[in-house]
Amino acid sequence: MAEDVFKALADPTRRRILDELVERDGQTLFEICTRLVAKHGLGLSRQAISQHLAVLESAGLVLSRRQGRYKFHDLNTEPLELIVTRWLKPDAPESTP
Amino acid sequence: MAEDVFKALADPTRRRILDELVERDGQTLFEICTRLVAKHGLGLSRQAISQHLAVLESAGLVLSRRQGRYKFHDLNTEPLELIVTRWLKPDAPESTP
DNA sequence: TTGATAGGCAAGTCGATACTTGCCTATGGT
DNA sequence: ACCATAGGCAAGTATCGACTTGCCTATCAA
Repeated sequence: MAEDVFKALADPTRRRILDELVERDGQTLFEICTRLVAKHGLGLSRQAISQHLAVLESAGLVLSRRQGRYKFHDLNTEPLELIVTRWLKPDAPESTP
Repeated sequence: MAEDVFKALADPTRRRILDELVERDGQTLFEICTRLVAKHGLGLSRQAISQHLAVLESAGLVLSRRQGRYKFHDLNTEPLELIVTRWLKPDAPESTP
């Protein structure tokens, strides 16, 4: 579970997808494709993005809801909170009031 | 720079190494090898661990200081702070006092 | 100086994974 | 009914990354 989060974050394209979703939630596959090309000039096939979304989804970082012929993707930052606290000592600077 | 952090965290063995260093800072290569075998039964060669440490070091997650024939490795959690805030919206729950 | 310890360099293997291509299903509009 | 849009499935390629093996350097102790 948490292991998948690290692998999901390892790819730069997947991180870009998360960047897109944090900007505008609930995008479809085609929207994401279009915006990745427009913003970063990423010439990736639709399938490539689809597979990346599947990885992000199985890692719990993206939730999807199907509606008619559209499939909307939402960002879920919950898994992110766990992964860093793993190596932060209890006396971390942010928790010293 | 920050990109390397994600790749460094992608490998389970490297995460184990960080686990070791958060428990006891300033270990040498051989110490880490020994403890990985003892705790997790990881039958990895010394070179494998050495290469992992190089990756962690170039990601800034591990700092090393040479002293005689020993090379001590210290954990540096600073790069970790950046990577999660990247996708946390400004109105995150932890920053709402 | 010899030997043992701690570590580094370089090439090679092998499996994982990112990406493509081609075809198929389903929904919606006209 | 038709066609266009939105997406899925599966196999193939090709690059990247983890790990090994063998040899080499440097520090310390006897």
